[in-house]
Amino acid sequence: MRSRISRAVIPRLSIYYRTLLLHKSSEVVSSGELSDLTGCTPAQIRKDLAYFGQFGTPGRGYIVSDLKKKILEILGIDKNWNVALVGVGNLGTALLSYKGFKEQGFNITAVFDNDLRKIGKRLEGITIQDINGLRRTVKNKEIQMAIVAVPAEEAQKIVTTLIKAKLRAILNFAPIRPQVPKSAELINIDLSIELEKLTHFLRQKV
Amino acid sequence: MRSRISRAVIPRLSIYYRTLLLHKSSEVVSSGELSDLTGCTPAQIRKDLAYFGQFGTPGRGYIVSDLKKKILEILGIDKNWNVALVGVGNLGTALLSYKGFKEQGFNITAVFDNDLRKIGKRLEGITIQDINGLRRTVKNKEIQMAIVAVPAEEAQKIVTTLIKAKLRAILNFAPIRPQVPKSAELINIDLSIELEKLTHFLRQKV
DNA sequence: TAGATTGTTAATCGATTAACAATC
DNA sequence: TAGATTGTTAATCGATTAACAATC
Repeated sequence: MRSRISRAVIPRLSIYYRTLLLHKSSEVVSSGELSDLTGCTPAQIRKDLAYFGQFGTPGRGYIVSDLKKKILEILGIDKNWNVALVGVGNLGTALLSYKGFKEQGFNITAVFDNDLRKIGKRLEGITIQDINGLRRTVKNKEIQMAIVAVPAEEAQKIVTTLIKAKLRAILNFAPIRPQVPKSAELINIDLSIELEKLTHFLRQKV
Repeated sequence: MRSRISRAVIPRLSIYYRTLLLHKSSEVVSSGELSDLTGCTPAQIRKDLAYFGQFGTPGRGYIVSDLKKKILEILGIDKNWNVALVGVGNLGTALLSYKGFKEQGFNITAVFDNDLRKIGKRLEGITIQDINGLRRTVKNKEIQMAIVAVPAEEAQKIVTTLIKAKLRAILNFAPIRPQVPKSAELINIDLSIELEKLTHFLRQKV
């Protein structure tokens, strides 16, 4: 019986994966080498990987190509994903013009806003739609994820709408923590909180 | 002797603070009420606040105005902060045009890039400078924080430069984890990692 | 075989939750 | 006073680290 995977493991797999990209697929890499490159301890790396099976070789280490393939599958980044963006204010527009998503296999294929002056306009080659069209578009375009970049006041309502449209993976930039059912995964990126960690640090030092 | 403050406390203070903004300063609020509004447990809220002293009233709760003031001080957001932005590619430009920072008291007062075609141009009213001018500008403009939005390959070099210029608080968007001395605080916001948490979740469900 | 490194169990560490005496 | 809620200590939970037999 497989023990429950610690929440902290998945983000570390992302880190391991990027490090593996620096290696030739034919190479073998040990937990010690990965430790040097990632800053995680060798024990932690072995334990993290062991959650998903035994694919190292005692005395040698891990075959880079095997490990890459395995992590790719675990993370679900062996395919592209279609993403809906809700809210094209400052931050939303910014995220839409950010090319990093597409490079990583995340395609923003639909954009929504509730501002009548914006609806119908094109941005980065995509026509801004009314949120009412969400359900149909999600189905037609096979969208699986959503990025929320609306003001705090609207975020809960939008998230509820997304859930109703059967979206189960949401990246939220609004500075609140919307409620979602357990069947969905919501990740909050709150720039204010991050900045306030820094100001707290600076204040403390004085 | 004050016990060491758990790392997880500070971001929760940010959350409590925002909830307090919804209350009149003259009101009194209990850990139970804050719990309903934040999703944190009452015990956790009381424990978090108790790290910084006793400012609740048994049988009543916390006076909103006092608590606001106290958290404002702890977080260091009772003043404005000057911020340098390094890298005006896609994401950097996006962040520069994002108005949320200024609203929270974070003023981006200097912008740097290493692209000769960009240096000297103006963006959002700020002239893009060569990174060589960093040290002088940091001093002249009393900049205390930096946002890093350069490609992964350049991030470590830039962070080292920032540290040399006596900056001690850095928000990094490059998808690597640069090394910094213990005297500095570096926070990484890695959009790929966050997205991969979501794709892992979706993959797992199938 | 000798040396190296995995996979796993036990020990440690740190953070959260529960419980309750003290207090308004 | 009776009811409510804090501040704090002890118990629990979960994640990380250390240690080492098994294995190449």
